[in-house]
Amino acid sequence: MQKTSKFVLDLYNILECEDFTSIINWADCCKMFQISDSKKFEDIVMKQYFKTTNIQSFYRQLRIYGFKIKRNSNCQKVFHHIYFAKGQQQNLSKIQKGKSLTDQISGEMYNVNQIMKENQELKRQLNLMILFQKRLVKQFEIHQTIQKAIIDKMIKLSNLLCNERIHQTILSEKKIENFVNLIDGFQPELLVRIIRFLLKKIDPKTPINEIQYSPTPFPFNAQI
Amino acid sequence: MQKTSKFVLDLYNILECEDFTSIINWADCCKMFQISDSKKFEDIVMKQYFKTTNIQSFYRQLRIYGFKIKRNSNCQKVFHHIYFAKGQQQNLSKIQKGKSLTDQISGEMYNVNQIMKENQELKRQLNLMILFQKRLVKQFEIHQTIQKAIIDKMIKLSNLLCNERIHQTILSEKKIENFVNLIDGFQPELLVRIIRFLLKKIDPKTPINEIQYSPTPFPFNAQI
DNA sequence: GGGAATATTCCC
DNA sequence: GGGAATATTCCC
Repeated sequence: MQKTSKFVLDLYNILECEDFTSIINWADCCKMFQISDSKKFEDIVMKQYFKTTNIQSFYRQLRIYGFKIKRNSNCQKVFHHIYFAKGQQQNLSKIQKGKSLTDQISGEMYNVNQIMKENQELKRQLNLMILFQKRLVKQFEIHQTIQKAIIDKMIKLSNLLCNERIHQTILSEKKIENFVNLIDGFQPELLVRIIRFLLKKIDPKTPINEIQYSPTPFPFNAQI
Repeated sequence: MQKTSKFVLDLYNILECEDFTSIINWADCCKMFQISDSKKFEDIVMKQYFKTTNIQSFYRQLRIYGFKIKRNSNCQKVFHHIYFAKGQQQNLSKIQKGKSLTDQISGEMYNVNQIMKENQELKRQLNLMILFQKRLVKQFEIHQTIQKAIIDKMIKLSNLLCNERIHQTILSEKKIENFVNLIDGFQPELLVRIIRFLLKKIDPKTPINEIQYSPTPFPFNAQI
């Protein structure tokens, strides 16, 4: 809890001591006050309580402490502050300078040193983040390289696969062609040898071994 | 050129008017001044010129304006400032507040608003960077997942390819086996149809078309 | 009405 | 001796 400032306390005492009720007094259910004689206020009250007898300076102080100027039914100035009322002495310490200013420049936030320290810390954090970000970017480049390498491999693999199929197809056709050539009768001896070879390669456990060979000659037909 | 401040001008006038020579007077060839009667200085001089009659406040002002306190041969206080000397009125405006303060906290560097603005800007930048960094990390995780998926696919593909080759070899052997079964004479009609189909499929431009079919019967040998 | 300069006080 | 809070003045 901040202590009540001298200006506010003086003002409260001026009103409470009741020595100057003809010059300055409570108004509107003692929630406000008014100065009924400005000249006397300057010459008597201010002369006694303040270092100046200029009522404008007194008004300036009121504004600094957040008092608002209103007008009563007679259009006279009446001063008001939510924490300034007769008998509400416990609230006086809540009346602080510059509370009507925007909050960001009041209180401890206004401590230059603190802000400058904070700035230093922020700069440090920022630099750390920039460093980390650079590392991330580097890591990204590595990933990009790896990804590119993977894609290249896949393309090669894909091409290889494609070529192999084509090759296999060609090879397959070639085999058939060769086989046809053989059974066309131009190389009957070779065909016999191949069939023998193939039969040997067949798994003995397959039913092929139980098959009885037919004596029927191959029903070749030249008119195909 | 800044204008001479009220305090300095008042002080100069106090010395020059010569109304108070018994209280305050020039010293040391008029380059300094001294106060010979502090009490009278407060009650008479300060009462007339300042808002306070506390000589300590006067000293505070002197310090603020950069005056230095020295001691004369009688160990009395003597006040000095390079720009404050009798007849050197043109130099008075060079006497400015706070010139004895360290440079780094004087002038525009001491502009709180500027520092606070910088503070705000730094915080904004930092938040932006934190946000961006989070996004980068997220993106990394996505890339890692994708990369892992690609590698998995490649492994599967690679395995598939390997299996396919094995299968193809088996299949190829099976085909030959089936063919051998056919030419074993159990289904000669089917074989003829297959050969016809195969011959049709052969490119007409290949030499096969020019081949003359042999009338020789298939030299089947049951003793294989 | 309030920003900013200047003055005064308080306090380490 | 000087930092910082408060008061006063000046000026837009």
